[in-house]
Amino acid sequence: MSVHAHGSVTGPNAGPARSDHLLFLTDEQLRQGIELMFFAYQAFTSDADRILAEQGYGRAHHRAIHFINRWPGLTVAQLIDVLGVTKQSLNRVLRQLVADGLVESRVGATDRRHRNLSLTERGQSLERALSEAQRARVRQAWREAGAEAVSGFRRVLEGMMEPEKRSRVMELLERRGGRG
Amino acid sequence: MSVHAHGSVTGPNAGPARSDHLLFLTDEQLRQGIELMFFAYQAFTSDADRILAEQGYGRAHHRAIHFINRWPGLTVAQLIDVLGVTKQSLNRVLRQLVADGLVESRVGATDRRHRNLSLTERGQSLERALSEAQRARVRQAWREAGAEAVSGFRRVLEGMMEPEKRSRVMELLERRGGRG
DNA sequence: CTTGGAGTGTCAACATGTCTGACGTAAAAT
DNA sequence: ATTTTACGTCAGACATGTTGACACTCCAAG
Repeated sequence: MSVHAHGSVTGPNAGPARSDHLLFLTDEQLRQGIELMFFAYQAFTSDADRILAEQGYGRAHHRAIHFINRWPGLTVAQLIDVLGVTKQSLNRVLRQLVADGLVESRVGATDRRHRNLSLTERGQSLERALSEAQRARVRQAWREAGAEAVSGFRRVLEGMMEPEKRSRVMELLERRGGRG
Repeated sequence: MSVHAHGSVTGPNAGPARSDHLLFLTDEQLRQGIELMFFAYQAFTSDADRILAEQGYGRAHHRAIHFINRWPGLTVAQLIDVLGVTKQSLNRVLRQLVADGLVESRVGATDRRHRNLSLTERGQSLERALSEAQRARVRQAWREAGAEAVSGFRRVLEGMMEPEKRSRVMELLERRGGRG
């Protein structure tokens, strides 16, 4: 079962990390890390969840709104890829958001099979409310922890992502800077 | 909307953190942190999700199994508190796990209204499989990031939790050390 | 031009997990 | 004896995920 039990902590070569020699990772420590992820994520989503519940929406709506805001004009297929859900699943959420006037879906200019998504004024307004709630929590946690801790937080979380997905998503989000 | 916009970064007293003066938190940085939480958590749960799907279970089962393993003998009410779900929700999950012979539910010795939960041999076996999958990912990310990063990761995530919930849960989980 | 495949989006049906509300039972606390 | 607590269960609703089936669009081959 625990084939990784010994690992290569004692091997100072092949340098995968900087302070590898300090890392004696017991299962107990790892389990605490796992629990930390659970509890932190629970708290992390709770702020937005309250706002969403008032509006009759759920987390799926939030995720769609978030990434449409981050990359205005992105297509349904791209959003599906980022979110990691099926098109059917996403479609129901989008249908609601479009019907409620929060999201605009325009037929693609060059390829008319595409739908380019963007937030309406009202959509942007809800996005700001949701985002500010989450940012407030992250901001507070970062301030308390300090800059070095934030850097570590980022490195660890990036290391947890699927590398393949990370590059795909990063490419997507950075392209946003050059206006979609 | 953004009442926290200015904050107290310029106030070096009342010391909430160590390197507060280095933290110029733009909304863009905070948004990236939010996305990082989303993508990391998505990857973090994916390993266990695959194993669970094979067995016909979901994340709800995993969470119950995890904490029953962490604190054998805990009661239903305690588990409800830790997980943050309703008894109806949890009950459906527990009913299945007990029926499938993964969890044992015993009437409390001192208070017979209580049900003390524990994993059977088979339950422990599944727990190890699930846990090892998640630990492998956390272990890899921690090794790559280094000890200092791990410390920062922990501080930030702890800071994100609701303080009230954190103390309640920590008390619960530490009591486990002295044998439940 | 027509045909057919690939890409994309939509609708329908179903499974899971969550919730609230209501009720019942047993046991502890008052 | 009465009230409160812990647990279980049924019913009904909603959010969100899945497959399957279908329609529209584009493009390329015939």
